[in-house]
Amino acid sequence: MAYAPTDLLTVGEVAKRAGIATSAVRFYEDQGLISSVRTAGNQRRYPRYVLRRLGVISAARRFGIPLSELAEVFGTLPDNRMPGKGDWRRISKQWHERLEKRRRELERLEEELVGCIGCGCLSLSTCRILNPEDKLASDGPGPRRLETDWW
Amino acid sequence: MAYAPTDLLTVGEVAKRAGIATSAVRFYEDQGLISSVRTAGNQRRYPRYVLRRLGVISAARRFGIPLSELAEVFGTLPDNRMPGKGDWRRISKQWHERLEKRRRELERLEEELVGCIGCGCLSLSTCRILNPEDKLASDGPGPRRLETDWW
DNA sequence: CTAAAAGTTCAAGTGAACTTGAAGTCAAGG
DNA sequence: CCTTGACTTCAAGTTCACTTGAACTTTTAG
Repeated sequence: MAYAPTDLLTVGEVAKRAGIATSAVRFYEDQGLISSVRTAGNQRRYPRYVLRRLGVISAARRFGIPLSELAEVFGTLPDNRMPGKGDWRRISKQWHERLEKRRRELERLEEELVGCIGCGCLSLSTCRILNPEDKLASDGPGPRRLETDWW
Repeated sequence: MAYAPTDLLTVGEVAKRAGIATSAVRFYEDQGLISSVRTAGNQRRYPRYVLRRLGVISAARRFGIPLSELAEVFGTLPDNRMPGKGDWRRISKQWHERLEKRRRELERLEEELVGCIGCGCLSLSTCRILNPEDKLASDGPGPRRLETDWW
């Protein structure tokens, strides 16, 4: 009861609970994003906390955050023990700004797409999200198209 | 004929203003995400509103939204005229749900990273057992395993 | 008119993130 | 013990989103 055999999960169990394929779990381990211990018969056994990491990985992946960035962040986490309060505080701090920025961008994109109807679509020409590089305002001589680019 | 020559942009001009490579512009056209007219010499000329589409594409891509989804949404837009108020209203509605879902996922990711510290799900006693150098864990009885789903 | 810059097509290459297949090993129930 | 299902490694294949290269044409500046 104190130590059930379920304290360590097989690759299949982990995959099922994380909602991903076993091949993906092995791939993530190959990439150093998670780690396991091996049985006498060379099979992987995962501590339960890898489920949390896999959850983070999946969520981050849905936002196009590459595995390399995850590896970078996880590289600061202990490999052989459960990530603790300090670990998560650190990781949180590292990611908070980035995610907050992303959330704001997403809200802004939504506002622009939805709101352009109500506001006459004029704001679109100045939208920083949609035109991050376009130096329309400093294009030099020539007719300004702010009025004609109403869409 | 309503168009001055500057109303149509070359692939290079479009790419520069959208902040992407010319190869990407051609690729997007191959995928049916944008369209162009051709000169007598078979060169692409883009109406200005493709800049808007490219902006949307870039913005969406930064959130991991695949081109296939964009193609689906753009499939409802007219190919040979400037998207108008009704078009953008429709596209906005379609995007609203997608972006809303995305935003919630992002918040969830943030919560996963940040929330586990404050919400108590990461038990201090568990931290102390598995992470003995954590001096913040000062209460609780002797060593015992936590309930399985500590996260 | 000419040379260079920018455009064209098409095929093949790249990198990320996995998946699939082959050939074999381990673990659990009967 | 034996079978079956889950596991092992390793190489090769797949999809996505482009990029690169070769060979050629068009456009533009001098």
